[in-house]
Amino acid sequence: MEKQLRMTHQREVILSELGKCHTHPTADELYERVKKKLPRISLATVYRNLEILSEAGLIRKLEVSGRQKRFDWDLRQHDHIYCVHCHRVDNIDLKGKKRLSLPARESKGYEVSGCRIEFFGLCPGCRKIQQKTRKGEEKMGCKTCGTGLSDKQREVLEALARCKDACGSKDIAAATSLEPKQVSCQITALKKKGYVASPARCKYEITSEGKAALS
Amino acid sequence: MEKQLRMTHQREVILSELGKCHTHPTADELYERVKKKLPRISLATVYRNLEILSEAGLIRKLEVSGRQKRFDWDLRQHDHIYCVHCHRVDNIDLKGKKRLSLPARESKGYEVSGCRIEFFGLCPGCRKIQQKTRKGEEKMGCKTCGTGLSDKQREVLEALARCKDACGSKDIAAATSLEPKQVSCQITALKKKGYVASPARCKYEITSEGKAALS
DNA sequence: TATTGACATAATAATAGTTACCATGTACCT
DNA sequence: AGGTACATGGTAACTATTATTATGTCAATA
Repeated sequence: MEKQLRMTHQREVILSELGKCHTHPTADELYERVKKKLPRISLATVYRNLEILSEAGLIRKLEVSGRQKRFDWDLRQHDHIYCVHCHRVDNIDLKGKKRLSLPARESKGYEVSGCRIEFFGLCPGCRKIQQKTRKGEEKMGCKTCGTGLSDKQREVLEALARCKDACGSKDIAAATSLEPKQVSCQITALKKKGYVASPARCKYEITSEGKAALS
Repeated sequence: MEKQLRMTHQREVILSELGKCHTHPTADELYERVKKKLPRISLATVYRNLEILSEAGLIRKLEVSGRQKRFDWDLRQHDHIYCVHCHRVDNIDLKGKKRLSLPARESKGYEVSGCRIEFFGLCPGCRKIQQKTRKGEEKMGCKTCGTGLSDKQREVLEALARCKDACGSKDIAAATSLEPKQVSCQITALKKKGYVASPARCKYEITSEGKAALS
């Protein structure tokens, strides 16, 4: 039942690049690095081999926060610290200080095979950024709150840009091909993105961010 | 800057169903439960409200192993234990025994905001299953190794089912519309799924699991 | 009180990350 | 040397989640 593992060139490069990284890379980070050595390699090959190599015990697949899988070249027992902002993962060493174990009576009938300890917070880089941009922190780097514009959003925003003063949604509807209901729906989305402000009830105007987004 | 949160019927039901679960459900598990009360609810509504309710502090979004997000109705500090097989998550109580903290000098420059402790292993249910089926453990419940058949796989498997004895890939190629190369490719996939066995080198036969998969 | 806009929802499209499929290529065994 | 087992690259398909948008509901205000 021996695992027969062929050490192909691709696998060698994947292993050696992972060894050079001290950052617990994700599959696609590693793919970008490996591609410099092997330009024709496929992303699927990287995924497949990371899986195979970790099953063979040559590398370790990490269970850490964040939505992407991460891999570690260092097989020794150690714990991690995770940046909630940029999702970077670093090693930490608890110096064997506290190896937790769970008394059987408290294990809820589980067959416990290990324990994982993960600290989380802001990494040095993100601390700096956060200090500078106290307000706009949500806006940058965050995948979920995109800064792009849909067609309708752009149409409404362009109409607002043409207005000198703040105006109501009916004025905008008249200036576009859209109906008032549609306009108010788009305005809601635009306000959430910070491209539209409401100086008075039922009055809207474009923000400087909105103007920037149009260009 | 008060959060104004409308307590709609949908939100009430989501909250109360989450409260009844002692299992840290995923969004779609909860969706299935809520659908019994509100058949017309949308999965997106469940996702959106779990997010909103956790931001408002009424529930807690968990950071645990596994690829799906999980939510917890219990706001008190506690830790979790995770089944590596069925991905179930249970509570454990370390009795305040060890609240870990990280000395600043070892925090790698991070601004630490917390620590997560997670035990993992096999839950009681999966321990039983594992004892019964020592061999075929990979086969069940595992999302990645699917049990479905592609068109070509089915064609090869049906040809094998018609053979009385074990036969080689050329025989199969003759009995199907496929070429020998294609056949061997499909046989590889079928062996991985446990539907084909190789009693001797270059000889293949269908397994009982394979027959079951055809029906 | 009629209107207006804030907030919600349902349905569905879009996205990110990962895995499956399969034709083709390469290495290993007898 | 022939043939199988294993590997790869390209791409389609999949899973989990989030965005978009037409429509619905409700509270506040003119």
